[in-house]
Parts: sequence; C-alpha cells; structure tokens
Amino acid sequence: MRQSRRPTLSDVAKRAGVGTTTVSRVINGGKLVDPVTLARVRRAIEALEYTPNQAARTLKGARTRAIGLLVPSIADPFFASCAESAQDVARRNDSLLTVLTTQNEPRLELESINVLIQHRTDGLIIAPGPSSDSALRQLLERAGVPAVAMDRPVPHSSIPYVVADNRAGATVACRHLIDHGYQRIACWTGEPALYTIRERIRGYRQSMKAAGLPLLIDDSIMDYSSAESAVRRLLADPAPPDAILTLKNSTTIYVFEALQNLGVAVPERVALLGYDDFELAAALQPSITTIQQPTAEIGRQAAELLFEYLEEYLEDIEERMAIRKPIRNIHLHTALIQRHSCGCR
Amino acid sequence: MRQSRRPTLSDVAKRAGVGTTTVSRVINGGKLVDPVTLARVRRAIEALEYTPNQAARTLKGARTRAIGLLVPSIADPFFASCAESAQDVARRNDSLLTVLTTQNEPRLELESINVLIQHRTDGLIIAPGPSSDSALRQLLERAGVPAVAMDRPVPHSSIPYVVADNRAGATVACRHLIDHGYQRIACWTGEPALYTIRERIRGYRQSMKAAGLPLLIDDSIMDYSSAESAVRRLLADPAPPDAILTLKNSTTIYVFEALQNLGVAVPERVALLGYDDFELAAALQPSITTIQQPTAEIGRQAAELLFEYLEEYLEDIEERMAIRKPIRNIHLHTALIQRHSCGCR
DNA sequence: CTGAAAGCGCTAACAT
DNA sequence: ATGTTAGCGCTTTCAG
Repeated sequence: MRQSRRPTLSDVAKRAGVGTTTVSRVINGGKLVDPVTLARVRRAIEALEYTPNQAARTLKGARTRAIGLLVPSIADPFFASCAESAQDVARRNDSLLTVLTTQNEPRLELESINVLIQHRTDGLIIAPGPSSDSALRQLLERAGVPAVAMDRPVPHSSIPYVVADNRAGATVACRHLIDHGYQRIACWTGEPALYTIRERIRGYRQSMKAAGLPLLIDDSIMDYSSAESAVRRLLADPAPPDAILTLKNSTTIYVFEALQNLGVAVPERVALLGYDDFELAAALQPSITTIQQPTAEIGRQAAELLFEYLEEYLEDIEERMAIRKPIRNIHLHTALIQRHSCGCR
Repeated sequence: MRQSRRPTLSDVAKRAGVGTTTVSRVINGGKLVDPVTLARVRRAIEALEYTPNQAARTLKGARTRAIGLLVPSIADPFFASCAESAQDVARRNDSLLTVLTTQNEPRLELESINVLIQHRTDGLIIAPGPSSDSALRQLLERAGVPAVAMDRPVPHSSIPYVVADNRAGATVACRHLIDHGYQRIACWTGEPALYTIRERIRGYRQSMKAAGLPLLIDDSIMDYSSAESAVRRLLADPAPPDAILTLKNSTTIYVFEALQNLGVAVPERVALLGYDDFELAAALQPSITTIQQPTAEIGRQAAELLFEYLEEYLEDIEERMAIRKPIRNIHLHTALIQRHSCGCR
C-alpha cells in the first residue's frame, strides 16, 4: 500500500538512534527533550520527510481533526459563502472541512451523516432540508456527534443553531415598502416548506396584519416560467399589487427577468424588493433593493460554535461532572440595502 | 474519548457470539458466511449501532476514502461549481471530499498539501495559483500523492490536468467581434499571471495579429475603480476601442458597471464581450455576450481522472511491473453565448 | 531526560 | 464456515 511506503515514527527513531517515545515527544512540541536529541530527531524527520499518520493518532483516541459540512448545494452562492468562512475557521483550528451536498433530500442527509460517523469526524455543521420526520434529529442525537445547525434549525431538537433573523428581515422589508406608501404588497416565493421561507412569510404576515393590509401570497414561483405566469396574472388583475416582495434569491431573479421581458415598469408600475442580496443587484436597471444576509458570518459563527462545543466535549471527558454550558443559539441580523427598485431616490 | 465509547467490532463479535473475523466478513460484504450467522451478526450490528472505524481500516493499509480539493476560493462561482460536481463524483466513489482554500497563495497551497498528506488523503485535485517557483511541483512529486490539476496545470510537471481551452475560447471571442466589423478591439483583464488569463491573452494576440488589427491590452483591471479609470481613458482616447473583450468574470462586471455609470452606450459606442458566463448576464441591459466555460464538467472530469489514477495506483501495488498508463490531459471546449452587448440581433 | 511495551479497532494470514 | 492472532503507526503509562 502507498501508506506503508511512507516513513513511520519508528523509522525516524531508528535513524536518529532514539526510542519512539522521544520522537513522539518531538512531533508533539518537543517539550521535555534534550536540545541535542531534539535537533537530531528533527534532522531525521527532515531527511525522511516524515509526516505523522493521522489515522494512527485517531485510533489512539485523538480527534480526527476534521469536521463535516452538510449543505443542500455548494454551488449556491449563499452556502458557498458559508462554506468559505467555515473552512477558514476549521483551518484556524487545525482541522479539515469535509463538504457533503444533500440537495435537501433526507436520504442523502442521513447517508452523509453515517459516512461522517464512520470517518469519526469530530463534529458537523448542517443546514437541514425541510424534512417532516424525525429521523435526522434521532440519528444526530443517538450518534452523539457534536453538531451545529446552520441557516435552519433541526426541528424539535436541542441542537444549537446559527440562523439569520428571517422574520425580522421580512418585517424590515415590509415596513420599507409600507413607508413608501404601497398598499397592495405581494409576497412571492418558492420552496415554502423551508424553515427560512416559512419565517419570512410569517414576518410578512405579521407586518401586513399590523398595517391592516391584505395578504397576497404566492408560493409557487420555482422557475422562470412560473414567475412569468405570476406576472401575467398580476397584469390581468383588476386590483394588482403595487409592490412585490420576493423571498429568495432565485425568485427575485426570475421575477425581475419576467417583469423586464413583459415590459412592466419597475418601480413605477410595481415595486420590487428581494430577500437575499446578490452581486449584480446594483448593476441591474433598476438596481434592486434587497435584504442582505450576513452569509459569511453565518458560516463563521456556526463553525466557531462547533469548535467551542468540541472543546467542551473534551473537557467533559476529563471531568465527567462538568456542567454543560447551556445551548447557545445565535440569531444574526440582516440589512436593508436600499437601491432603486423599491422607489427610493 | 468519544470514539472509544462507540461499539467496536469485537463488541459486535461478543454479542453475536462469533469471532471478529466473521464480523469483519459481514461488514465487508458478508461473503463466505453462513446465512444464519450472518443474520445474527447483522442483528448485533443493528442493536449496537455499530459503524466500522475508518481510522483503524486506514491504519491496516486501506485507503482513507477521502480526497482533497484545493481551490483559491470556494465562494468563487467557478470553483463552487467545480466543487459541486467533484463532490458528486467523490460520493459515487464512496469517498469524502475535503475542501481547502488557497487564495492563490503558495504558502497556503504547500501547507494544505502537507495537512492532506498527514491525513493520508487518497489523492487530491488542485487549481494551482500563479506561483513562479517549483516548490509545489516538488512537494507533489516527492509526496507521491496522486494528484490532478484542475483549470490550471502545475507548471513543468507531469501531473495530469483538466482545463478549458482558454486560447480557443479567446479566439472564438475575437473572431466574433472581428466578424461584427470592429477594428479596435481592446483586451482588459486583471491577474495576468494566472495560467488561464495568459492563455486567453495569447488567443487574443494571435487573433489580432492574424487579422492585422492592433493589440490593445490592459491587464490592470482588478476592481471597480481601475475599471472606471480604464473607461475614462477610453473616453478620452482620440482613437478609442470600438469593442472590449474582458478576460474574466469580475473584470466583465466591473467594466459593465463603469460603462453604465459613465453613460457609455453598449454596444453602440463600444461593444462588450466577456469571458466567463454568469447567471445574470442575460438580465442586464444590454444582455452580455460571453464565453461560457463548462465549469461543472471541469470538476467532474478532474475528479473522475483522479479516481481513475487511484485505481491504477492500487493495481500497481499488486503487480509492480504494470505499465502506467500515459498521462491523460483533458481540454474542454467553451461556448460562445450570443446576446446583445456585442451588437448581435 | 529517555525507552520498552501495551493497546487503540481492524484485517488477513493461518489454522481448524 | 469460523476462530486465533499478529500487526498497521502512534501515544502513553511505567520504569529506568
């Protein structure tokens, strides 16, 4: 096997003329080792290009120094940004980040977690899909793998989570449109089963009710053609919306394209405000007002929370009596990015 | 330690009243095991929620079933798309995909590879930065880790690679602009040290020379402000370009925004053609004509090539005399996506 | 300050 | 068809 070709700790020991214990001490900081011996061992390590075998360490009981990240898709800019910062935190904690995509499918979620358990990953970060059953929660709890939920909590579980404040974001969006004087504010989206979307819809509902405005919800916009149908319906409507709040990135883009292609003036005929900021929001005509999520921060904090729990875990081993810190959930703020599609300026 | 709390193979053996070998056979396919025993062992596995410990298997000489992916950034849509498909291939090969970001920094590249070696990753896929020295090549060769280069080859090495045909892409772009009748075609970009950019510049050079047109290269466009300066220079130019070919995604976007903000009519006053397609290219006014790269395909083929080499590697172990297959490099085609910014329609 | 030896969980001879 | 046992490379008592 390839692995066995690599020099081992005892090869180094032999070459340096010392015991394996000494070499082990050297690669683990070199404390309690005579400076002369230390130098000799180091030279042997260099000469042999020795690298400790993580598998052997893990087998001895050390952590694997790898964490898992389960996201629906890594090509999605939102999760890509989360992943980037999570990888950063992992690196700072001398750990590897293993990425698994779940496509929001419960089967892939469970399968992926099992693979991670098999690899004895130290912990994992998961953005769970909208599954209704409790298999995910149960597996996570039974497995006893430290886990942190990201962007979406694991339903009915005590797994700590880091999410954006979706309801507040939607509320700010609604308030802004209301302040502009719009009376018929529609709420368009796809994937209504997702936690984030449900929360945003709730924020919309609350705001509309509080302002005494009608609820105009369409949660069937999943692609360009459904967006175009919705716009056509709007055009034929005797009492059409004067503003549209789109609850997710792709919906915003499809709706924008549909409005553009059907020649609907934005914001004159209908205003547009999109949940999720995107790179070209400022370059479109008109530029799109959005609710911006702290994507990198979500990934960063989720990873940091996980490593925090990991530390705690290790301490627990030593003093079983240690009191576990209370679950700490994190809600991050969103920002309203004012541009022109809402009627500003 | 947490790991040791998990049931082991011998726990299963004990519970099932069999030897460890039998359990091992069961978890490795269950061949050569009496059906009755097999069922009993399976029941014990279920009951204990036993999962084999990958570290122990690895220590015994098996592969780790994990590969590494080194990219400048995972938030970059190009690499995110590559990563998504690479992860897919990894899953199909029962392997994990570990993602490391390098920011194009040689130091991070080397450090990341060393970490992967320590974890005895089966192989790795790397999109190397524009480093001038040979440290990367040397490390890769010395380490003997199967590696495949993606999007950019490792200079002067025999490491197989999967790249898009950058030069041909640029040639197609130039030809298209020339066919439109443009005479002064500028080539704008940033990061001229990158392999991909150098190749594209080469394609531009060749096309211009072949057509007897002047070379108008500006490789200093790295952000919005440099893009705006370039546009101002263009406006002040007594003999300004009538078309701009931007060589990378971000340059295209900065230049588009600068042109828009400075009120330059596209394509009337100056045409624009961008290398790299992007989601909203069709939604901008005017829509942007681009050279589209097969991003997912690049990641997919790189991963498949790696696993192919991995197989070969294992065979080599058995029959050392086996003749290694010749290095197989892959060049993928790009596509011209005609929209309006070049003057089409 | 240093070394010998046990053992982590698994697989693969080698028996039976 | 199944069990016994020797390690894989490392860390860690426990002695010197």
